[in-house]
Amino acid sequence: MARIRRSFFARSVHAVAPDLIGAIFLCHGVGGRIVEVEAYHHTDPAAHSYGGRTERNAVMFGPPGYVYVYRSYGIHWCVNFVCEPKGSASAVLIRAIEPLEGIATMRRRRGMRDVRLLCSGPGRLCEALGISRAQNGLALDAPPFELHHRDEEVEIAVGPRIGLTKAVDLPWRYGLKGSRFLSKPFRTRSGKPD
DNA sequence: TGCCCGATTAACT
DNA sequence: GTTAATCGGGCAA
Repeated sequence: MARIRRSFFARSVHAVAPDLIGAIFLCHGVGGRIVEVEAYHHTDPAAHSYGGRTERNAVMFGPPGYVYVYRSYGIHWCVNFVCEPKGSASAVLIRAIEPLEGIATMRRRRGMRDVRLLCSGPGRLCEALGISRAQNGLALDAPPFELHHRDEEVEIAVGPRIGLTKAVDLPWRYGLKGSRFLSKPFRTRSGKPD
């Protein structure tokens, strides 16, 4: 399986986000298949970079191919991949992973056995993969990370992002259609779970 | 300095 | 469906 290089991220965040669905993401050999992401463009009121550069979001203003980790609700960590040319301050939030490698480690860190709940949410997957502020600003193409292109075609579901209070209707959430490891199901036009 | 609130989660009823 | 947990960023004063 081909390793994803930094140049992969030097594109529109809306091109990178769906291309990450199905990719393999590991931290210290623990992780699996990315099944859900959200795009955050710097012109988007919901993006952390929208109001300009601060100490917290500084990594978003740096070059693409690095991780931006932030604390959510004072409790959880969430991980983003920085995209677009340096300074455009856009990133993709990794929201859910299908666990494949290091499942015993994930279970220990998460304190639960159900594989379906190990990485199905941005805070959950960071706990399972051991990602925290210590990884903020690290490059994706070097240890402790491993990132590989998907090895087969996938069907991608699209919908509005989750948990926002701004720009709630923009359809910038992408997922692996039919995956059992999504943080929430996508809805089809008929209203059936996707 | 003080105050409000969030790209969440799990444990409730 | 509802809510507590928990804390740093951002802004008003």
